[in-house]
Amino acid sequence: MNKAARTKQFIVEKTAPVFNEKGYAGTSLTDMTNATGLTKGSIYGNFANKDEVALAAFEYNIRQVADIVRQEKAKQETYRDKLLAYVHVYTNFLKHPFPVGGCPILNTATEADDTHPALKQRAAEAVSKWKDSIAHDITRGIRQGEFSSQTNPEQTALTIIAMIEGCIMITKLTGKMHYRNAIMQSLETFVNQL
Amino acid sequence: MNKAARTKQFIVEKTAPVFNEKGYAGTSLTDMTNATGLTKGSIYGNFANKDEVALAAFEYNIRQVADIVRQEKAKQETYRDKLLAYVHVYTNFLKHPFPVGGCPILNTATEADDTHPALKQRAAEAVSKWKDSIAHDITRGIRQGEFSSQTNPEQTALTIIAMIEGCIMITKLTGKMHYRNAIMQSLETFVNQL
DNA sequence: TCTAAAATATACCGATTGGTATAATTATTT
DNA sequence: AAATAATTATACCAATCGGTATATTTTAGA
Repeated sequence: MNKAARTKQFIVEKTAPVFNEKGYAGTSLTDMTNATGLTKGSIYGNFANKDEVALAAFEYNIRQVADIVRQEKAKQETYRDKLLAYVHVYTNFLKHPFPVGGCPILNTATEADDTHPALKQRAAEAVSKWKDSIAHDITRGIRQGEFSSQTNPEQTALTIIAMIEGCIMITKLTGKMHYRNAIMQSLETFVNQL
Repeated sequence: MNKAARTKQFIVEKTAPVFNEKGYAGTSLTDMTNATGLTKGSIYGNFANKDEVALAAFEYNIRQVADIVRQEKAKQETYRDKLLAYVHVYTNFLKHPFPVGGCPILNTATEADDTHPALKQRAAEAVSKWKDSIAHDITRGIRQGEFSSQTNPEQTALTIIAMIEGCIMITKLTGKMHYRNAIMQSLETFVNQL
């Protein structure tokens, strides 16, 4: 890993939380120089433009969440427990190295409407992969006899994601932790009903 | 209604969709003059600053959604049907005069983190009122014997909101209407289980 | 209709935006 | 160690940002 690659990584790590908090349009080059301690010249020597940094920062944030979830799911034996891992991760997200500013998908989805189509597409892909991952677990859970054969994997996966994202939005907006607990409890009940 | 009041209303009506689409920080004064056909002088003769316009635009957008929901709920007899009205409104939102750019609460919640605290507070209040409204219906539904007495009104209300907002986010991001249909079907099942 | 007041347009302000050309400084290779 | 390539810093660019002072036009009341 040469100097350039290390600097690139450094820039991404330092700016990722800023992009997630302030959004793509809301993060200025000044924010980026402040976060990194580098100058504009340094940043633009390693990235073509702001878009490239934003995209790399998004990937970094997404990977952070995905790694946490993957680890927690791996700890569980049954597919039901794997689904319930989402509940526990998001209920106790403070215990994990979660990206500052909350869910990067949610943050990106609402901001980058027309302003940054590439970023929007990446967020859409992240949702799609997430859905497929959950649906896959459900399918295998059905095969194992854990879940009812009546369960629709894709529909159920989308519903779980919607509840989680809605929960994050409401909790972040209102600041009320018992709102989060209430919704997560409903999600737990939902998963236990499958 | 004198000229000034009419102009104010005109500015709000014309800029409200822009604010909802581009966000508060993303909407420039130039966007506002383009949307209204007025000049900066005219706008600042009727509003103190951009914040005031953004706030008024948010109220306008919120009211638009609230009016639609209120009308649809009024058509229903039972409390269960009143809850299901949400499903029908959001499933067929194209049939209603919905604000351009989607749910103003969702849009505001994710963008205005620190940039606009007044707007964030208004969005939080909107969620709170929405929650109380649904919880109230559930409470009365329990009294009527429509819903199980085991149902927790606040928890259920929050869950419904989370599912709706998550659904809107996913649908808007991916553009896939059958995702929306799937989640809304889950919401319908959820309401029918109460 | 005349006049006072309100509403709108014009022209401008300093600050900040994303981005770049170039100079200075490091790393890397021979 | 010298030469070369890669990296970083400085200084600057035009464009746009939100906002304002002032001039002009339009509206409303006597």
